[in-house]
Amino acid sequence: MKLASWNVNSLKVRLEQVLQWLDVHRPDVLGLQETKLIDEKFPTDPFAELGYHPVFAGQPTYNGVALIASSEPTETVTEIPGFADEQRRVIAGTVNGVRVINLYVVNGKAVGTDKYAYKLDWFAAVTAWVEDELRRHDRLVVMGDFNIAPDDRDVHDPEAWREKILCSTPERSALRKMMDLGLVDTFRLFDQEEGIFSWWDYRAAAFRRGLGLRIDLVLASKALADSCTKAWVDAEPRRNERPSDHAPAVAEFDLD
DNA sequence: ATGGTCGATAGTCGA
Repeated sequence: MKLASWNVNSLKVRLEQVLQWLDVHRPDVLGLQETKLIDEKFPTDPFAELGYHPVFAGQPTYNGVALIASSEPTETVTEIPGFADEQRRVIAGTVNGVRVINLYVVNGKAVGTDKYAYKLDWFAAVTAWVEDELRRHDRLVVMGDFNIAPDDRDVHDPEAWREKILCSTPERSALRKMMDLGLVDTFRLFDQEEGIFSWWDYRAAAFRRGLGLRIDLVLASKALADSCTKAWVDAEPRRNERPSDHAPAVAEFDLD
C-alpha cells in the first residue's frame, strides 16, 4: 500500500501535474491540501478516468482538502469533532482497512500572533481526535501539510529559523504530543540523505538554492509502521513549470 | 539587501 501527501496550492492550476503524478506513481491514497476549490468545482471526472475515487471538503479561495483513493473511502469525516471551524482543513476516510486522516495544518503566520494561537488550539483539537481514532483503528495514517518542521534536521538553516514559525518549540512540542499517542514519522524509519525537504518558498529562488523545510509528513501507527518498507519525498514535481511550492511526501507499506 | 513570489481575486490577503 502506498500513501502520499501533497499540498498543491490550487488544484485548478495543478490538476494536470497531479494527474500525471498519480498515473506514474499509482498511490492507493493521495491526500491533497490547499485545493482552493469549492466542492461544486472539484474535478471529479479526470480522477475517475484514472480509476480514482475523490472525496473532498472545500471552501472559496482558501484551504480545501481531498483524498484521492483507489477505492471509495468509507466513514468519511470532514470536521474536527468538538471543534467548530469554518476552515476546510481536515478529511478522513477508511481505504482498504487503513484509516487515513489528511490534514492541512494552520500556517500560523508568526509566533505570538492570533493565527499562531489558532494554530496551537486547532492542533490540540486534532490531537484529541487522533487519540480517539487510534482507539478504534489499529492501522492509522495521519498525513498532510503539518506546517511544522519536526526537528533541526528538517530545516536548511536551523539557526536562522530558531523559534520562528514552523519551527518554534510550542509547535514542535504539540507535534511530539500527537506522535507520543503512538505515531511514527515514516520518513525517519530509514536512513535519509541530509537536506531533504518538502517545501521551498517561491521567493528568493529558495528551491534552486536548497533553502527548504520538511513540513509535509506521513505519520503511521505502530502497527502500520512495522510494515513500512519505504518513505521518501519526491522533489521532482517542484522542478515543473508553475510548480506547487510543496513536493509530495510518500510512504509505502507491505500489508498482508 | 528585513526584500523577494505565487494564487485567488479585483485591493489585498494568505502562505
